[in-house]
Amino acid sequence: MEYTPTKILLVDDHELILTGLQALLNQEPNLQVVALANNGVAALNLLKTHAVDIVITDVKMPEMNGIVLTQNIKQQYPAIKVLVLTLYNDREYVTEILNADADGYLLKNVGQQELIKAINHIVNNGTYYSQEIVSILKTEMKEKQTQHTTLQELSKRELEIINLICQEYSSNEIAEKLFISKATVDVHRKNILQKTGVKNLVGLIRFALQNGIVQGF
Amino acid sequence: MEYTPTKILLVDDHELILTGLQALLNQEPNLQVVALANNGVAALNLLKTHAVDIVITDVKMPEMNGIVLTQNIKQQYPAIKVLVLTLYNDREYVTEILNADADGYLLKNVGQQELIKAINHIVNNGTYYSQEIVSILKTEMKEKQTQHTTLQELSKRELEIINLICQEYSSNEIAEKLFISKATVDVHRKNILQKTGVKNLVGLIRFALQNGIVQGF
DNA sequence: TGTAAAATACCTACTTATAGGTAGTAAAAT
DNA sequence: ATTTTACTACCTATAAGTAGGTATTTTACA
Repeated sequence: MEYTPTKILLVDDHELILTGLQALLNQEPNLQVVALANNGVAALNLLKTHAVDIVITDVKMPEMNGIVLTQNIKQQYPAIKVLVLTLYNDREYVTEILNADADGYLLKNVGQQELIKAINHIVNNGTYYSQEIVSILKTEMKEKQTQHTTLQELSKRELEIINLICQEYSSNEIAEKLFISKATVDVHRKNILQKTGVKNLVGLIRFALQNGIVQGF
Repeated sequence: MEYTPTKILLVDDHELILTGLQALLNQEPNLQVVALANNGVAALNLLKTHAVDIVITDVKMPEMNGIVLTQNIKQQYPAIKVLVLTLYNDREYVTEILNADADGYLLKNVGQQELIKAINHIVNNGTYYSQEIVSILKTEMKEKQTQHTTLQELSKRELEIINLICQEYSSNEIAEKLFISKATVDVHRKNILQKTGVKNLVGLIRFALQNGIVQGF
């Protein structure tokens, strides 16, 4: 049974991690890294010409991130397994990755043995989530039960306006930019403040930063 | 000359990166990874018993980070070279790492070849900084020249008020809290905006976060 | 001690934001 | 087919912030 090694596609935007993992995995006789990609787009292109059993991908990448990549793979190649492997135990991503139907989620601080174990488990139609992920999920659940007021209740337009607010646009400027009335912008702001339950502009910015609605501050 | 391979100590808190790099570097005949450490403390302990030529370390780690580790190594073992290898091209760290007298600074998105080149260069008493780092430094320089209007020009009271603003206090509340008139608070706000050259409240918060006047958002 | 910077305070005027209401339309969900 | 949700828009009113001015007191320091 070990004469057909598991064929792996590695996806990561860090060259060293890519080649490092390759060297690591190729030490295993039943594993074979058949291709490397620096981002999701490149990965999807490689899948057209390479038969692989499992894709191991990072989350944060240029062009197309690991979540979108996972969604695409699962749509186009349902048989191919996806293992997400990331440095960041970001809360925000965990649920998204689960929703994208990834078969596994590991943090890069796992050991070589656990990675191999996870790969083998997944190619045998299992799933594998590291302990940290599980505990993050538990915390998420608790928070959602207590807070209950989170981002999914904000509409697209509201998120858009929050972004503009955080980019130092005033209500008038937002109105101009979005070709809507200032009154409408005011309504949105009103609803945003009400939904998020914050006190004022400053509170809104804190909320936006804490919930990853805006970045780069 | 190639009969004495370069002895390497790898330091990273991510097990996979550690073993991945090890596998990668051991492919080179003139390089030899002699020890692995998960953090700075472990690394220093290993240096007591292992003769190494160069330490390759990450920055963000528990217990003791890469910057403090570099300082310690350079104090206790001036002959040992240090190459900092990080995923993050964080502005903040660049200058600190340079001040810690690291012999090189690479981002993990460099290729295998460049890493090996850097190692060889450094053990031959050279230094090696990746292109991104150099450009970050250039940007830093420019910013310092152009901005020039930074925190030292803000008075204690002004900094105090910025902090309160960022804690969602309104001018009226700040006035109450500091036992001064609202008019005075307004003057301070006015001066703060003028000194920092920002457009409005949101701009002020960005400024405060970027300059470390407030934390924890 | 004299001077400069910082902090205090008040004035006017204007702009922006918050908070309540009502209400029409289009799309999505039940 | 009806209800809900999102988006749109306007009205009123108050609160908060921005921007200019002047002026007194306190503090720091040369």
